[in-house]
Amino acid sequence: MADNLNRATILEVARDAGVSKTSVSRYFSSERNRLSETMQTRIARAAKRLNYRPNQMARGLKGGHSRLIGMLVADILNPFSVAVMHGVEQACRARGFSLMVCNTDNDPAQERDHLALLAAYRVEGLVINAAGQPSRELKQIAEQGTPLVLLDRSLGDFEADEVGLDNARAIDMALDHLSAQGYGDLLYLSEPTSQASSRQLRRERFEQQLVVRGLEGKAASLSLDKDHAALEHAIRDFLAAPSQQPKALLCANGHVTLAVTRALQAQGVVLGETGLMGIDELDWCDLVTPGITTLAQPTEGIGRAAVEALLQRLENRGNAAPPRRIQYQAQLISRGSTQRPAPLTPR
Amino acid sequence: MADNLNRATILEVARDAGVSKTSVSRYFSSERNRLSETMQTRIARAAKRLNYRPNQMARGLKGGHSRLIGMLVADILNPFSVAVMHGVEQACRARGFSLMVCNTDNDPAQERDHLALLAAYRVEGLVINAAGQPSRELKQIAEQGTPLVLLDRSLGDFEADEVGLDNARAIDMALDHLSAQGYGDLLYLSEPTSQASSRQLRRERFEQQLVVRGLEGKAASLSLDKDHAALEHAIRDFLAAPSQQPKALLCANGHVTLAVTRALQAQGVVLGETGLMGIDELDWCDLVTPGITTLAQPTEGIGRAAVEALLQRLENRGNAAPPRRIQYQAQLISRGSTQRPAPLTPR
DNA sequence: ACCTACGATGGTAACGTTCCCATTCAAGGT
DNA sequence: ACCTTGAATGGGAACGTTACCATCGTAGGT
Repeated sequence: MADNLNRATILEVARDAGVSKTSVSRYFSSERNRLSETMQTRIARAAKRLNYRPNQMARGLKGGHSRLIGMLVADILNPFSVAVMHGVEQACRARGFSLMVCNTDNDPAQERDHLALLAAYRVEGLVINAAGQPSRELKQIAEQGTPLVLLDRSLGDFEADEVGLDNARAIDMALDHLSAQGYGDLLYLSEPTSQASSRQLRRERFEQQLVVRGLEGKAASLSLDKDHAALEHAIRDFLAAPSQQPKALLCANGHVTLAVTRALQAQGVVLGETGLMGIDELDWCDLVTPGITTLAQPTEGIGRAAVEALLQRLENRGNAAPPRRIQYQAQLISRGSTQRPAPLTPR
Repeated sequence: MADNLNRATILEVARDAGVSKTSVSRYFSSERNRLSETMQTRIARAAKRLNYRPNQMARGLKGGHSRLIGMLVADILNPFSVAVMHGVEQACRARGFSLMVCNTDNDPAQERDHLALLAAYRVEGLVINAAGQPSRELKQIAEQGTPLVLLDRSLGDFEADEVGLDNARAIDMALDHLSAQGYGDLLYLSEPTSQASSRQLRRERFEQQLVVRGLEGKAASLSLDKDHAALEHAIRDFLAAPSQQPKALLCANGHVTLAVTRALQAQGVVLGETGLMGIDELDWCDLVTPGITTLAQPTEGIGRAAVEALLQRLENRGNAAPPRRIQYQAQLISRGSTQRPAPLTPR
């Protein structure tokens, strides 16, 4: 009475249909065409009658094909990650794979645990968006031959395909836009760069281009979670410093944009007069008057590309091709926050 | 050269350690204490040397325990769903289960596919947030004895544990608040109610309470994706209609709140003067001047509760307890959008 | 001294598949 | 008429693990 998990097995279906289990197996793999019409209908009927579902566990065990892709996400509460994940999932499904997502909450310990887990389920490939340092676990998985793709991160000397934004180009676009709009004194705000390579890249490019273009400005990295005051302070200092150039803030990602917008609002800053621009498009960017200018990432595309790269490796096992690096371009969405008001004395 | 997936098996570890595979198996299950000290260290060393990881597929096959929980999400791009999912994942992990999430994009076909998939992986329990109609697949899964929990939905005569918001109470809270703030003419806006029971519940309660409390107002359901104009039109009509009562809009969920806020902004409506309130707290609700009043759902708690309910069923197999219904209370976050401006003629 | 009991270990048969290798039969080429 | 071929099917051995049932000491009770 307790365990009435009446899952039918392939053998029961075979018996019911009066055929061999091999034939039933063929019917449910991609060898259906090798079976005669009559056989197909008989099996179909029996399977339906018994409500049979192939056991993926057994399949995975026998053939070594789990048909599972694993994904490691640093922060599932970040809309960017979710959007990418959406793309990843769709692509997986389209190619007959299932996705197992693990969220690490930016915690290296959780990352290790989850990697062990995904390894235990024998995922055939791994999409990774986490940690600055490649953990020992990750290296082992790579050594064992599981192909993996790094999302929006690169991991030092660790060799793997990478998919993400063309960060340098994105920063350039931002600077182009801000300059064109007349802002000449810039503050770049980022979360700590040590954890994520893309954060580092963006910041470095910003600082380098500041010099190249002869602009005023500086960059700051600070943790948003703990020290809410640090951010407000950094902004206040920047805005208070004397300068004959209009000032603008550039936010390194969506999290920063949110925090900065809050801080600016708290300080009564008028957007546009002080410029504001962020990397990552968010739902609400057009709602905060006068609208926040952003660089949108093609999130779904990035997700899909990651899966494509993965499956390509999977198909070309052995041909150890050099790591690929796929870079997507950001798209500028211009809004009021980078529109300077008309000068007070017209004519 | 091609396939260097050198996953060690339990047998190799046993050989390397000079013990039987049974002992190795014991070491990696929860029977480690049955082994002598020496044996434990020998196995540990061998396992580490060979970089052994137990094969979860084989485990699942043998014991029938996949240690997998499946989750079906109607719309992964909805922050509410993500937050709940976060809670579900944490709870699973805490109890030694892994989570397999499938997103249906509100598409019944995808829902069916994904259910079949989850069944194929022999998930031990299912957390479901989807579809108005219980699909045939879902019924079969339930009949086979897989316990399942409905999230923020109930499915007609379909019996299962349910976890979600106390919708009636939430609507009452909203009405209490709006009345107290002096709004007497209300428009309730929702996505189509046919797909989701909670949408239906909320709307019905609203309409019922309107009568009970003797308030003016009405409710409307419309699809946000297709007919952007319909929403604007509904709002315009409502605001244009003559009434001696201050007007307010109540949004059935986060999606609606976003769309409505856009529409109001497009129409140049001043928030507060016209009231606005939404169910679901969102990142940006305090950013849109003068802040949008919301009813926050305890999302993570809901997720965790769902898993708890599931695991309880799993443990008490056979004792067919009646379906439980766990309801959480919303939390009012009052902001400027329900603050009427002081009358123009003071004194 | 002997039997009991328990603690520590090992061997073997499943679990539900797929894959490889038969086997059968009919059609086509010589 | 015979051999070859291939298409349609079936039988059995694996895949890596755990559960069950042995087996062996050795300590404790009589």
